[in-house]
Amino acid sequence: MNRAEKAKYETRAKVLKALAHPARLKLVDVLAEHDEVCVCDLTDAIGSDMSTVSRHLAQLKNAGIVESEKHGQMVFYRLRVKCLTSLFGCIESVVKCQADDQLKVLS
Amino acid sequence: MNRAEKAKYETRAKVLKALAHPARLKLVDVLAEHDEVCVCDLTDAIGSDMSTVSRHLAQLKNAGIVESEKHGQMVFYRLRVKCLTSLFGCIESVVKCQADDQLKVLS
DNA sequence: ACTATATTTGGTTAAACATGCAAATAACCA
DNA sequence: TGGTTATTTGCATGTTTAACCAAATATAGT
Repeated sequence: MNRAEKAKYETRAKVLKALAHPARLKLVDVLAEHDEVCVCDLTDAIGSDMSTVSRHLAQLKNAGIVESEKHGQMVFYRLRVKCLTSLFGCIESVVKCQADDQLKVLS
Repeated sequence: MNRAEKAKYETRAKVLKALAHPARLKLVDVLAEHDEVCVCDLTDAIGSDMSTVSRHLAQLKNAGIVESEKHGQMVFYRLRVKCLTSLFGCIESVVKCQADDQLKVLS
């Protein structure tokens, strides 16, 4: 792997890493449904400490997946990318494919 | 998040986490091109210790992304899922979107 | 200015991950 | 059987991550 190739995979990995956490996946799902949501509502949806949720959001933002805007004392987050639904479709097909195999093993 | 929802996101996260590493992304790319590749060739492509590559492959396998078959003394890995190319398309669009923004900031 | 609310950041701790070397397995060849 | 090659696993080490609490920041309302 040369320099440029390495950089390419590192960039991709950074985005995937930002998505690779249950709480952050839930955040993305909520944002996909509601367009613009404040941290307090997202915190309710996740059920962890608000500081934890804030850091998760920071990671998503840092990866370019969400963006934020402050209105008054609240900060609203929204998705920056539309294709995530199809991405999850692919992930689900991995999951389903694997689940099928496990059924095969059991039978 | 109830039990079932939590499980759903954890399963997805597991797959994404398996993909979220530069070396493993490179492995997936090589496998997407060549259909079936032995560990030794994959090791050459990555440039890390073979034991490291073997562990990366184990992670991909554990997540259901690749499968393996032994022929003689060599183990061949192949992709189990076809949709990964479109998935990377989405990742790239995140990357590009972010890159554009950074250009905007600079200008 | 003072208080309350929303969010982020600092500090700490425990768990997970990545890597290389060396050793264990497994399969081939002589 | 003995030696060689391909792959995986055990072990040790350093790095990263996640979580919570407490403290800092920022904004709104009084």
